[in-house]
Amino acid sequence: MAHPATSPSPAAALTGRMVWMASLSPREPLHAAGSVVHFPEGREIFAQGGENDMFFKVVSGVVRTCKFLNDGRRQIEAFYSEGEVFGFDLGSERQLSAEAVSECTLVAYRRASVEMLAQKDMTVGRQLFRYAMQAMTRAQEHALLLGRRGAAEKVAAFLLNLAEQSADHRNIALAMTRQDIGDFLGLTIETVSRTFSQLERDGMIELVSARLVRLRNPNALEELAA
Amino acid sequence: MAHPATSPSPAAALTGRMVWMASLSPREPLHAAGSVVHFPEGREIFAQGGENDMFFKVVSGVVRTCKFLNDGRRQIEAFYSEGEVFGFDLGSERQLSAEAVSECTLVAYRRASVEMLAQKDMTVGRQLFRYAMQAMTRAQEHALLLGRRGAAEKVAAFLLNLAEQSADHRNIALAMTRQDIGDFLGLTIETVSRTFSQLERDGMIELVSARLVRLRNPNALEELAA
DNA sequence: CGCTTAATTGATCAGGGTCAATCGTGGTGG
DNA sequence: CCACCACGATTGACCCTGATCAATTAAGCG
Repeated sequence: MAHPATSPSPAAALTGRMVWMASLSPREPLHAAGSVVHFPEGREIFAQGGENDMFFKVVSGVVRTCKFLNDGRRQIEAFYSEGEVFGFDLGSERQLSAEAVSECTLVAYRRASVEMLAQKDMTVGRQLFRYAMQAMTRAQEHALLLGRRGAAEKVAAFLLNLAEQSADHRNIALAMTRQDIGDFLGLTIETVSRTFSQLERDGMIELVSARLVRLRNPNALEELAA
Repeated sequence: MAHPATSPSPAAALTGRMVWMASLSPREPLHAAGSVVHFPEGREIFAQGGENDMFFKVVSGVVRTCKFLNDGRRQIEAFYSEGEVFGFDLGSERQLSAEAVSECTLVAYRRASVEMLAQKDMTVGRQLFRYAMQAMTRAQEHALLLGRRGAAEKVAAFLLNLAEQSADHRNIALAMTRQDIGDFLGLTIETVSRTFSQLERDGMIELVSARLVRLRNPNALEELAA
């Protein structure tokens, strides 16, 4: 609202193609309430200030959630990849926007439907509680990272986080741009780039390509990230 | 564990005097499960790594939750004052420590008891969920504050936060030291102090005393905090 | 094969950290 | 009651990390 350059389409979210009745994880009690949705790279999934009536689980691809400041600066709150849930928010208005970092497939759950479910099935309510707590823990760790750490420490911690949730714990495919990484870590693209280069010079990582990082010395990275 | 100077007593928490059967807010379904506890200034309420079996509501005084880095640096995650709930954590181990900023009175709830209650009373479960969501939102806003903002913006936002939860929205009594504020905002004591002085020179605030701030121009502060 | 956008690298600058001295205040004991 | 002490807060001088401005290189893509 406040800014022309930011938040592109006020409430024009959920324009992804929907396919009803997900056939994913049939054992999950939530599965009946979800519908599969698909978003192309860069598409907004929901907007800050928009209606808070759904949440999502990532099936494939990567999603970012972020806030925009009135001067155009952007803070990325988190990246979500396969199996993770996002879009929990207190109140009726979205505090964050969500966008597809890469082309991605999600399962969308209607809050109202899920809350109905939770009435009948205790485990659903407990699961929602766990999701909320996970989001809280993640946000707290993010705040810790942003608080009092240098550029190298931030980047090292970021890479290690990606590594541990990656299939191959050594080779990390970065779905996001340097700008995304910067906005997540509170750094500029230049500093992110320079830090990558420095870590490579120090033999800790190898930049196979701009978007593919190989960890050469994870222990040294751990030490850096502290 | 990792650091001698930090985390003073590993698991020596909850040494406050307990008084059973709180007579506070009798309409709250939780009240039966809570006991009143009292902590002197500076006392540890629970420790990072300790057992996660209770949570707390502040009756009076101020509490801080924080993490310690291996090099002794400290990040304060949040301050809690009257009416606020803290000590929610995922898993069986505490991710954070909690300490009394000032002498304070709390109500302590045993997780196990509360979860029993939640089985019988739907509203308890929903209330717990709301607490978790509030903690999440708070952590996200904190991360936003730490991400890409200058010292003046941080301090202004901090003061406005305190103001809106203070009885007198103009005169703010700071329960915490400059060190606490610095560790919360990711700044040094010197920078916090300098920023206060600068804001006073700019006519936005008045430092009645080191621990009592009067807002002279809240609008200008709002603009700064953006 | 250009065109566009992302990424890297360099040079310079400023905000905030660090080190150090001083001030102020509250508490204690003579 | 006042002198002293201890600790928090303030202020100053200087330095360093990361931001900014600018140019170049690399990589997709029509």
